[in-house]
Amino acid sequence: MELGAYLPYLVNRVGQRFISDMTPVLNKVGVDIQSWRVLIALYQRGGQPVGALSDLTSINFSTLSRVLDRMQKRDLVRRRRDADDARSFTIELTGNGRGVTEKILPYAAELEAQATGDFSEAELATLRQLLGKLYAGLDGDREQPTDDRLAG
Amino acid sequence: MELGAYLPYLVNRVGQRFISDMTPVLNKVGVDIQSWRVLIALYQRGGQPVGALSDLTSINFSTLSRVLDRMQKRDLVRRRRDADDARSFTIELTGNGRGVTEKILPYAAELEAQATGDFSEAELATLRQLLGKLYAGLDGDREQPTDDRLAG
DNA sequence: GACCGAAATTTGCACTTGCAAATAATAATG
DNA sequence: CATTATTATTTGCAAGTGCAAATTTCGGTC
Repeated sequence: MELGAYLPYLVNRVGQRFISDMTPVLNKVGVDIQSWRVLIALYQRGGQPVGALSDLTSINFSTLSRVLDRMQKRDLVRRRRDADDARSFTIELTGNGRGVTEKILPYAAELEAQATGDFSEAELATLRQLLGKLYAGLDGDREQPTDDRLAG
Repeated sequence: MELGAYLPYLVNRVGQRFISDMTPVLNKVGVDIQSWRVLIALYQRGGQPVGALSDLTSINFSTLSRVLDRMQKRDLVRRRRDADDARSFTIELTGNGRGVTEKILPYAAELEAQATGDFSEAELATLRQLLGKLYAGLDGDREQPTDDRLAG
């Protein structure tokens, strides 16, 4: 196997670069990457319970709980008790959270546009489609390997 | 902008899934993901100075330094002083490190194969190519935006 | 309508992380 | 060849992270 053909390597590299390119922009408004992920998710999909938001953002459950603490302190989100199920909270953007999101969005779009400057529309669509398909292939609680070749 | 079309979102999601699918395998041999990244990089590319390894693995410089501490304690890598430049170390796999890598590799390959089970060879090649191109588009120390629209 | 297992979220804890400063060695300049 | 700038790597510190256990609430059952 060649490193440059190994998908986790190729994906991780791009992901890290997105982060480091985005960081200076986020720093200016005092938002970290995790919070940014939550912001876009809520902005695009509306209020969500923590569990759904965890799926949506790929942020670990308990980590997310604390990310939300930070965000609440900065008046970016609000926890609203679910009327039907008092175990659950609906996390929603505050007005300020929406404002901050709208401030950042054009830069995020610009970064994506820059990164894909050399892409045709067709390539872009293909990339998105294939990333979706890859995610689907990885999806969910697949059976773990049961053999013990690694145990020793 | 739709969340499901936003590349950083699509990429991050896949990356996180790769991690969580790989974690149980890595746990069995007592290796964390960062160490695994270092292992494959060294295995495929041979001994590297810390700086190059940081580029190769996308692991932050000082973080990597401590990842290497951990790995050294578990006898996975060795730091060898560079003969020509005593500021620099060459990081190389130990015999044990090579062995552990070879134990994990088949599982990593299997995971990738599983994830791409529905892909044609052409699609797979396209995905790799486009991820490479995307990385190139994000590449390096591009000029940061200089305007101050975000400052307030 | 008390009891028991399951679900949503938070917390304790030990470890990991990233930034900026420190260290150590080299290269360049006068 | 002393001095200063530069490069490679490590460390102090404050904060972020994930696992597993705890907390709170729900739904069903007797």
